[in-house]
Amino acid sequence: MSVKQPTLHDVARLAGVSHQTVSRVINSSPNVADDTRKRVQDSINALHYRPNQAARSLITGRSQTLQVIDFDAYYVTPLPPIISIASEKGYKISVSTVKLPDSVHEFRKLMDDSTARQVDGFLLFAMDLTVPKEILDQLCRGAPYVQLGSSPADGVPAVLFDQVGGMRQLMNHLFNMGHKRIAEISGPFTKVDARQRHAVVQDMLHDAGLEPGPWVESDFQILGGYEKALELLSIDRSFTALVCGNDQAAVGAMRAINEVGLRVPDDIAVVGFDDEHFAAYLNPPLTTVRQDFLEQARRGIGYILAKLEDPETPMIREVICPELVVRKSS
Amino acid sequence: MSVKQPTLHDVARLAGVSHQTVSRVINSSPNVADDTRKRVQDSINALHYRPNQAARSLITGRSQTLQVIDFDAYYVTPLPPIISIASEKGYKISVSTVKLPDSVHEFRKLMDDSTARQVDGFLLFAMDLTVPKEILDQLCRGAPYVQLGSSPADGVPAVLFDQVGGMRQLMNHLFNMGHKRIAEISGPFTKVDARQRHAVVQDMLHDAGLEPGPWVESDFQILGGYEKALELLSIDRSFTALVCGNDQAAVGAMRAINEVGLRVPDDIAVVGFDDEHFAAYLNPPLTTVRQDFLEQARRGIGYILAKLEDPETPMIREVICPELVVRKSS
DNA sequence: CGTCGGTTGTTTAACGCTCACATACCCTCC
DNA sequence: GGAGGGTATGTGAGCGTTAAACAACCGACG
Repeated sequence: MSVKQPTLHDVARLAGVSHQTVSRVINSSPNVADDTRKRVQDSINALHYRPNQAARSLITGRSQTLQVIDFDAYYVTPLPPIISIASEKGYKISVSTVKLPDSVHEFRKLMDDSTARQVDGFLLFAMDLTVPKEILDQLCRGAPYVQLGSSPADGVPAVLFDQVGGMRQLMNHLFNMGHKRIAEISGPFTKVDARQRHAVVQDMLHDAGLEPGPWVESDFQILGGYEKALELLSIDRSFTALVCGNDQAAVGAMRAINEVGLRVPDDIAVVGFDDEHFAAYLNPPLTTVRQDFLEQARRGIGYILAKLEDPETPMIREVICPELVVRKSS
Repeated sequence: MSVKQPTLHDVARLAGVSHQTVSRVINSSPNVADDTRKRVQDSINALHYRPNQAARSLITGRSQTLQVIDFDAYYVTPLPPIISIASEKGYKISVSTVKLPDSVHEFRKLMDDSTARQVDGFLLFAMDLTVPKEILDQLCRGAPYVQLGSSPADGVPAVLFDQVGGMRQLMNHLFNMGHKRIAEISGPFTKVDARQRHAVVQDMLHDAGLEPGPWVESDFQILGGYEKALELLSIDRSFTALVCGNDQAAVGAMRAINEVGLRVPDDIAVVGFDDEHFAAYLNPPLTTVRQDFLEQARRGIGYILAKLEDPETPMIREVICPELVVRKSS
């Protein structure tokens, strides 16, 4: 701020009205005569005046900012829709990530910091810990919040993807293709998503009366998928399908399968989860499950804004059904 | 903010000191007696007091926030390093994207909005228009800014990747592999990066005395790469190497090549640009050029903070050399 | 013609903090 | 013992805005 910016008073002086009238104009209050409004508007334009948001926040307790807190620093795919929707509604997005060594402490610090900034609402993203409603209420200090895409504690507002439904579709697809021996590379059990998906795989194998194939826990990363797939293949090549915790792991696994001289899908069918951009263009294209992040952002932000408008808005707990995308890898 | 938060005065009263002393403590000013400091600190903890950032900003004109403005809504890869580095330095990151129909207008609006929020600095990202220094100075209203990864106007601080150097390495690699007939799928000419990369390809072919192979402009997307590759292949299959504007296009192109019954790299070598996560795990793994976003974030933010500390800090114009990563696709 | 409701505008007081300045105190040194 | 210098604390103003109370005007109506 090297140059001093014009203030409400400067505009008022130029327009020959009181500062309060100017305030009414910029807040589009009804009780201002048309020609006064115009005169004020002209002065605003002439001075290129912009209201000081800090002063505004100080008195209103609002900042027109939503805080995204991401527990998985490198998983930014859902961010663009969030930014876009928020911006449509006149809100800015501030993003912070919680680093792992001490998630809980980091998270608290971040929340303190954000409430100090008068943030209007929180989008909690990819949480790997299940925080009880009471704690979240306290941390958010009255600001509305919504948990996105990871399984929330009781009473916590959330917009989720139906992990179970998605994985069921995937498994049914494999059953329909006639696979009897199915292996799995799950995601890390620190993530709720990974645990849920894994549970479905094993339950459905059991319910179908099939003997579970070999499985191993990995880390949702390409490299991890690659290494774990090699490991599986070195132990037991009897399986005809491989379920991967996400698309990343699937990419690594497909490569491993190729390296040991087998072919996808002829020898082993591979399926992923997420439908990342590249999934359709892998060789072969990957069968996977698509999650609609735009819809998630829309509902999540919609809830926050509704709650802001009317604190009595009931909590939401919405579940978006992911969509099976069948491609050549299976 | 349903519950009223404690203020400086509440802390002061509890600790039995003046508000100013509390202010000194939270700003770690040196001239406070140890036992006073402790007493104040205890009161802060007892009340769980957190300074109101809006009030602070109002008077200091600072917000401890850096604004990222991204001109390519879906290119968020460089974001995590930025968030991480900023957070280390005690700054928050706010992200906005400029949508295309009317970039210039959108951009102005965004800048007005951000300066109104007392943002401390700007990271301008993937700009597809070359804005002159004077205009940027004016839009930033005195806040420091740095342009990241796209070619800036004269006098504009920037941290860039050496597009020319990177592409030269790629081309030399292809020459070394003995390729004489080289095709190209460039990025969209609306992006400076795409134009630069394209120019290098054509210049180097010319300098090497080679007749340029067929080339076509695409959009940096997987689908675009796929379609354009099919187009090239339908016209002229004489080329033995294909240079793609980025990794995304390369993914699509490789798929197209496979579909027409040719093989990578045996029939056609393919190279990309960016070294995205998946590049190493494609089939075959993609030869490409790696850009160090962490280093970019470090230098960019370092400059902003230095400038904030001392406005006399000279402008930076740094160029980071990308690194050729040779894999099986070439 | 006095009163009343509605509209338009002004005045004053916060909001919670930092900055500049004033004050009080203690130590040292000639 | 008084001048000078450092350290520790307190006081008061003001940052730019909104919210609430208040004044002024205008036409209408009994």
